[in-house]
Amino acid sequence: MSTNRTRAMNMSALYAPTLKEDPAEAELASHRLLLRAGMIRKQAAGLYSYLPLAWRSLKKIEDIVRDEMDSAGAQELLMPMVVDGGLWHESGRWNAYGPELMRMKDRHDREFVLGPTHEETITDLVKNELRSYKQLPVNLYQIQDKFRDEMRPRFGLMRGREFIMKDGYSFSATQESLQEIYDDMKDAYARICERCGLKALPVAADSGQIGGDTSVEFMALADAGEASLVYCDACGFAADDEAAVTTIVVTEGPGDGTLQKVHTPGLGTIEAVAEFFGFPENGTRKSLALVAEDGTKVVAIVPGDHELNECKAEKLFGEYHMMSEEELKEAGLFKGFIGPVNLPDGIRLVVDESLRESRSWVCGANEVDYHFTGACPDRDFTVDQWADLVTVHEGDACPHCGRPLKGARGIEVSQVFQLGTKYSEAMGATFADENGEEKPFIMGCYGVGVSRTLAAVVEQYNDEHGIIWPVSIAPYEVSIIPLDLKMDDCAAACSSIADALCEAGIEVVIDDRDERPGVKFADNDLMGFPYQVIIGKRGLKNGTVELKDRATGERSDIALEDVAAKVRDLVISQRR
RNA sequence: CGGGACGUGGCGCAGUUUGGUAGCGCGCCUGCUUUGGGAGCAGGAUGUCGCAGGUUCAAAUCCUGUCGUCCCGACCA
Repeated sequence: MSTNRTRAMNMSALYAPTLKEDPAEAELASHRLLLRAGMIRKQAAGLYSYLPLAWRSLKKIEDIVRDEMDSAGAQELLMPMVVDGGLWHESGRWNAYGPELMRMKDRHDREFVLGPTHEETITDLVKNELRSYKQLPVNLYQIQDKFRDEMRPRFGLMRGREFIMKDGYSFSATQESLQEIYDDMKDAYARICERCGLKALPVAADSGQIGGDTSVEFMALADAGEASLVYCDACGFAADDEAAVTTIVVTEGPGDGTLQKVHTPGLGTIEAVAEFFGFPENGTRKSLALVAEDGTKVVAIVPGDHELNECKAEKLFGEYHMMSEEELKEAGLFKGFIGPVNLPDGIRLVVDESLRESRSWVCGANEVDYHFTGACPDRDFTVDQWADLVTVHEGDACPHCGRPLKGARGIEVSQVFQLGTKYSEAMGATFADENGEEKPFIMGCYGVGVSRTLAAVVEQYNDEHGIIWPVSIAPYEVSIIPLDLKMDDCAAACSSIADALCEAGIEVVIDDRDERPGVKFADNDLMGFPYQVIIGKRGLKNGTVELKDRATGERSDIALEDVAAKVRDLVISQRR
């Protein structure tokens, strides 16, 4: 590729309408800058056109993804975006997927969906062709627009209703084979992030019903990210804070270890109680009253400075809800003064694992305006179940090495997932194993948000002037900015540099517009080309041009005859 | 879907409280001057004020409805 001659683009002809002011509709850096740089335009909420510059970058991301997938042994194919509704009925997802699924009917009243993902299609595709274990494993992928009627599309390309995704699916005969492919995919995904320039962390994700270490999300670190996560610098552990399990160091409460009832009038919050006892919130116990899906009344207890994790709670209690005022009254509980001691009959006590060794609790007394200190499990009350209940915080101990975890926000750019036999069983997709027995395929699925990756990169690489593209996915690698094309030597320098770069396979845009220098500088910075070659009479007098590195802002004067080679080397060294 | 805000030339906004000739900046067109960080002067074009009803002598402004957009929450590449 790099030896192929390229053709320079004239900016006067480039369809990239830039905006001087921030559009009112965009808040996030990536959204704002992609609009301002003339890279995207909105058609309707969550539906965007990719203009030429964005499309070039997207194709580069796609090529990186292709390269990594192909190297890992996956094969590209393309399935229809419109999917037979019958397949979705077969898998059970016609009903399970909910209103996010874009549904439609054809003229014969047959049901179709616009594919939000393609497990059904691919399973249907392979089930009649892959008959024997000898044909397995197979790993297939496609890059295509996906459709999800998001409740709330937002942040430009970050969460659209139509977006570009690489979706891959593997079919294995054994769990070992799936694990192998899954690990390869995980490695490939790490390389994809790296080659796109993304600072990303693989984090253990909530893997739903299947459980275990069967799903990893790659999170591009960004304050604007919609997900929060925790990670450990020391040992590399990282997890979605929804899914993370941790060891929380808890403080023992005050007192001499004997159970004592203390009058705490009006102190119905953790904050107030902690202040009253002059103790950190961590030294108190937070008691939450809820009703599980099966109607069981539950009091759940977590360290005072932590929250009940909804995701974990749902796994334990099903579709639970917090008790209303009436339900509390009915259960004999008092908001703000709930605790494990003297719990009314018929209430199940579930306590967070972190409190197992803790011996002296500050907790509600199940009596208005009273708390206990020195409450001790087993001695003063009986715990029905110890369980992992909390949402992990920054500062909690790493489950692997015990050091304090750090918190961050992230954009989920990709995910690998061990599906198991969920779809193959539902859809009767089986193969014959060594003994001639019919077995369902063991599947994995692997997704990359291509358009989201573009947004995530902009989110990580921008400054007050605009976007700063990594060379690997920049729409053009170099822009040449002649300040006065009416001057013969300026025009000549411009075309000789452009020719030399094109000859070397470098992607060049020439700002040939009849604009003042300030306008050109501003637009080129906004569009974020990694290198700018500025040709002005100031330098030409001495036979030099100026080379500007967009990322560092550094400028240097380079001899006219050396600049093409210098830029070529810089660019090629940074292609990934 | 719940909560909040907004909808006025291509873009950003004022005008709405208190109804009375639709305005500003940027951009666009023409000309002259300018030319290393979003130029100056002169002239010019561009609006069914989101849409539909209603009140009124009169509606961008008041009322009702509707559509759209953005932000916060619950879901996800």
